[in-house]
Amino acid sequence: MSVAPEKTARPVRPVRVRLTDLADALGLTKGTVSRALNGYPDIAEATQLRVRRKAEAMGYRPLAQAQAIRTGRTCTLGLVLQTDTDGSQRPFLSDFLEGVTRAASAENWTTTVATAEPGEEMEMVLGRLVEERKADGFILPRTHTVDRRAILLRDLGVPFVLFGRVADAAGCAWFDILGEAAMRDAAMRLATQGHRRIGFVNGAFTYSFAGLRDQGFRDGMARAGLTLDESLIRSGAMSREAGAEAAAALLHRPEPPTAIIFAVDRAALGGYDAAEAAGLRVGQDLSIIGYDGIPEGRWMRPTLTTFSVDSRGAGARLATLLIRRIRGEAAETLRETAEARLQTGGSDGPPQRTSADIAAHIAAQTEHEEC
Amino acid sequence: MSVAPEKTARPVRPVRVRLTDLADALGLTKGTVSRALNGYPDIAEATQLRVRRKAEAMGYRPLAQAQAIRTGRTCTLGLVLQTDTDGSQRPFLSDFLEGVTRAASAENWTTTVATAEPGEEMEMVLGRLVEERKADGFILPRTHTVDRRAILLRDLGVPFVLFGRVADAAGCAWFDILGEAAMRDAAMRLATQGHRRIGFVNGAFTYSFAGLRDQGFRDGMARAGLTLDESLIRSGAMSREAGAEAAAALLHRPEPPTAIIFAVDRAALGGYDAAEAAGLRVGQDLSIIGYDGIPEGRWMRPTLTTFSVDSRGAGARLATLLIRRIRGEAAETLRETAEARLQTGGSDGPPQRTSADIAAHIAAQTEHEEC
DNA sequence: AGCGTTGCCGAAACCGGTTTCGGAGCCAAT
DNA sequence: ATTGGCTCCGAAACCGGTTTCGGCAACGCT
Repeated sequence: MSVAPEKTARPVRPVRVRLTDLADALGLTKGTVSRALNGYPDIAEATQLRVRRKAEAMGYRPLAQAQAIRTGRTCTLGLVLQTDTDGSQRPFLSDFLEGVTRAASAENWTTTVATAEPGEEMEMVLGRLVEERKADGFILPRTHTVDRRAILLRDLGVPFVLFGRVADAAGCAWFDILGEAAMRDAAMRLATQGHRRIGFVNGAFTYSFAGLRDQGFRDGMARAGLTLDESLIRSGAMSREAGAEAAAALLHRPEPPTAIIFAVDRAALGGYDAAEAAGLRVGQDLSIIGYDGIPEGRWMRPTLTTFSVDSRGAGARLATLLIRRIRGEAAETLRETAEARLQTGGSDGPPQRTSADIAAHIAAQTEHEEC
Repeated sequence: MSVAPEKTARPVRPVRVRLTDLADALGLTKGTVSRALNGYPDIAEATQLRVRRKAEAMGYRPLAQAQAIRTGRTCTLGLVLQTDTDGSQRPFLSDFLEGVTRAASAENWTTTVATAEPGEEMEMVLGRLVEERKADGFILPRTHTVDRRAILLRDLGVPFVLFGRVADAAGCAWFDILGEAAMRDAAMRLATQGHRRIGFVNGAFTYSFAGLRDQGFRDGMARAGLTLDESLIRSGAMSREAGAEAAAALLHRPEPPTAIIFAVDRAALGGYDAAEAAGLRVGQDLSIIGYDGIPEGRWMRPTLTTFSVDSRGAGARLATLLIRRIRGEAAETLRETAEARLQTGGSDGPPQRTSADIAAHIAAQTEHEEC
């Protein structure tokens, strides 16, 4: 009916519905409405319902910052990424972030990320974020054997969730993938294929997963009834180069392995390099099994047999656990694990050469190179 | 009824220095102190100095959320990642994020990230973040030729910065890498090496970079004095598989190229696959030049010649540009570009076979396969 | 001396919520 | 009829800042 062109003068930003607006529309005071929405017991059941319905209808969304100034809660998850020198988190980060942010926003929480190198700076950044109330709690990826972040936050009384388990478990909530189970299964799988000398290239023991995977490997060997040769175990390989080096070292032993398990896919890729350098065919002369499920594995020839972890799922679980932690649940009740999924490729199989064969081959090759 | 538990949780958090504390210590009112810190002209120079010094000494840090409720500014950058089906942003994300967050926190800003798939959901997420004032502005990675995010935010009057240029430039600030310059240089480089038939496998035209790189390639061909064969141009290759397919199509032409430029490294990796399938040696029979600088390129044999972009730097520039935009600078004055850096590998070089040679080789091979 | 400026700061309102306190109304028990 | 307890909600303080307004003193000017 109206010829109202003044609509054009409407401010660009749509008017937000404030608590007061809601209260006015309901004929209540904002205090009452606030308590109704937050489920205080001194508000009549019927009123609570009425308020909730109206809030929904009017599209009311509380301003987290405004709530925060009184409650101290921002509804924000903190995620401080480590600038990892070995780039080990690269391929997963995208999926992981998606898991975290999606789970967070499902609860109407947000995620703030920061970056710091492990050590001093990391603690500074965490401290700053806490002091300025930029995050209500933290997700700590890449758990260290002795994790200074966890200790710091625990002392500060700030909620956090580890991606990875830790020995000093008091006050720690976590989510983790059972890497030890994967290492165990890998050893047993190789044993079933007929391998008797199996090497193990672990990651760095500064990370908490290394100890677990070491145990898992030993467990698998024991279950398979194979004797463990300590000289076939290496650790500290977090990169392709390091993996290649470790694998080469194993292959040059007097009794080399016919198969090598890598605790980290990146290192497993190095295993291919070492095999190539030694003139061995991966999957035939040398079996390789990795862990992580990085995409590069599928592009290798033969494709890498590995245990893939669901990074997106992990991120999602961590986010929901952290939210529950912040809401007050005890850390001890917030511990979850999941299993990695075996993703078979062509990099493992029955040994086509014996250990002695390989040793002879490599000896011949080395001699040849020296000419 | 249980005893109120909140008293026990009390003492852990260290006491923050509030504005009032500062004011008390200075013998001023909090209003005055606030204005002093924010550089209002009605506060004496001397007083401002005194206040600033004291604030520093007492370690005062304003609570961003508290400021926000009055000013509407959270000092927060928004970054909504697209769940890209082609995984194209994967390898860069880590560096990119580091650049953004580091630059942001240098100004004492924080970064909140969210995830959404392009389209409807993306706009929902942006809208929600804006309405709930979770971010003061946005960094928009992966600019589309027609970018709905930019249009939405522009209409809403919300500051944003594009990673990539866009034709509909009004109100758009951006940072971009000059992909067209790289494509041009690639063409000229190959021409100098002696190539005369050069193929070009572009990315998807839904992204704004594709048009630019197309121009760059044509420009390079013209400058090199080579005639352009439209049949040697393909587009839409964002993945390794798609790159392989496009490259294979080019190689099966009557007069195949002796070199192919890829607008995207992932596609370039597919070029290796196509070459291998065709029995051609990369770098000798077929030259390949990529763009992006993904780490996998360095692991290919021969290593990929490509133009590497500094993702960390890009993130950092985008963050600072966005902050300036939020602070009021005009979008038109906030446009920056940088160049990609040529990273020579072994995948290009003087052609060791002519186009006719290759055609014959492939014909023979195809015939052979048909037997 | 009178008067208008100007510089500088205090007082208080304000932002959008949360939380404490107290009181009105109702009912049952004294 | 008074008292006491309960339920339910209004009023107002509060959180930690920002911003408006007004007033006091010192200054310059006629």
